[in-house]
Amino acid sequence: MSDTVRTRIAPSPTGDPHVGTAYVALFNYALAKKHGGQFILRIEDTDRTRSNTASEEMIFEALRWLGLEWDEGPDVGGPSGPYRQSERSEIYTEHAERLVATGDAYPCFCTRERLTELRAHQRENKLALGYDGHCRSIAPEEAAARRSAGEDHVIRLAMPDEGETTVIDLLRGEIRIDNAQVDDQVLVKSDGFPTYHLANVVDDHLMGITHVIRAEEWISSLPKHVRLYEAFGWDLPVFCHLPLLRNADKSKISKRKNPVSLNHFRRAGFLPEALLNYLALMGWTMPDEREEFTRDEFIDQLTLERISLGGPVFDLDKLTWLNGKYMRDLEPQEILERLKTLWLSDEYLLKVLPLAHERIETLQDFFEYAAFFFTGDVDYDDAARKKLLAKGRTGPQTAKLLRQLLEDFIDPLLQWTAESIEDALRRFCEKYEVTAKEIFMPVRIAVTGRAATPPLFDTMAVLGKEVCRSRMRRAIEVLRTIK
RNA sequence: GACCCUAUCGUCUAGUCCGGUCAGGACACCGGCCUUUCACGCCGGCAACACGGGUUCGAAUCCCGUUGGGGUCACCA
Repeated sequence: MSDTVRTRIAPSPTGDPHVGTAYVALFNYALAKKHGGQFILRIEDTDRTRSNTASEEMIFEALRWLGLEWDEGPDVGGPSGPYRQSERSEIYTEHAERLVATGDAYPCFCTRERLTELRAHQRENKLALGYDGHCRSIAPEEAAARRSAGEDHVIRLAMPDEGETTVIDLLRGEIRIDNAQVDDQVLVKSDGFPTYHLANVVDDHLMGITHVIRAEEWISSLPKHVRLYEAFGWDLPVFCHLPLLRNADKSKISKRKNPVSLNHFRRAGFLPEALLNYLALMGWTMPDEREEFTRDEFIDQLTLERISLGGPVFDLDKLTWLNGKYMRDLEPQEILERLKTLWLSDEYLLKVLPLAHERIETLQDFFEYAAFFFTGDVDYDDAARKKLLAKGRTGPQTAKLLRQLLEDFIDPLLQWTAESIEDALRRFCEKYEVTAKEIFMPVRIAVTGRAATPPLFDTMAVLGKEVCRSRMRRAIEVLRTIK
């Protein structure tokens, strides 16, 4: 096993499946395949308040849609399971206790209030932020006694406060960081669950991961991870930090500024093989600079060393162009098959049909009446623009309302049904003290482009979350320009 | 703010390790050709080595500094 390449993607199931997950997964997948090794899917659901199974399901589906099939994972099993961190609690507890026993970690009884005050004080006096090691000096016997008495506590990593840690990143080479500025990271939370740092290191080791390929945002916590490997006496894997995908303004890619949900790309009709190809182009090039290539060609040619480090801007235009090339290469029959999986399935048509049924007089009317169920973004003509405004409010004011509705009530929805949508809209009305009458028409126009539609919630349910969100974003942009 | 990462056309990038081509390709944009139209396709154009110092006959490439961009600084991952 030691000479087999084993890689993993370790997403956290806390929302819609992210394009960044697919990006990192692709490189992990390809490296494992290139060397005849294994690609593992591990679900990092140690944040009990945010993790949920609906998100986990979506990750499975999205990764499979892209063809990034895993060799071991929660749903397929494997020799190093379980692959869901919430099912591995005893393992983390046991490992954390090992560190406490050797003095590499210690119990900390500080309250959240104390930590908040500490942080405020540090901020005020422009000191370095971080835990001050308050509980580190508690004698082990005393700490043990307090723990068994049931006192609330966490387990912290005892980071050396002198010297420096040298870590090696495959792409960047040596990175040196003073230990003094590395915090005593919490390893086990007061609820008994591990934090990312502990769980990740323990699992990567136990699962025999040889190459840790993940996003650049993890570089700063590398010293903590290295310290953990050392404390456990384990060999280090190869670390390779991929550049972060960016918005057009170079900030870390985010859903405010870009479509980031893999569900969006699927619903918008991008071909998985084209998306994958495009993702491979982010920071990487074929030796011959060819831009169109298959997943297997990518696997064949991949060398991590060819990855460039400037954060690549995710460019929808170029993705769309590439997707077009793939489309043109498909036979009409194949296009038909793909259309059938999206808009021309009996399943989808039978959802749309009942909504149009009573409102049409000839069969042909269906296509006119239900057009917005099949198009991408919708246009807002002058009449629509007028009704896009909430009563008594300006364009920008309505835009702000819609944005709050979208970000605080629509985006977080895990269940997308007429009931859950209605509930979200009504909760929104209550919180912002707007009436249903005021806001429902703007929402209706936003998601359909029309004032006359089937019932709003049913319509939105059938359109799907991604289509609604994309059209609402568009409407918000339009509203900002209306006085 | 501290620390870390990073820097070639608007965007994705080749070239950088082993200094020496008009700094190459792609998207977007602009022109033209093809075509009943549009699209595709083809041809052409616009467009970059962040800045300042060195080293050198010669620097995108090596060294130093500056600046810009990004990330991290949670009992989230």
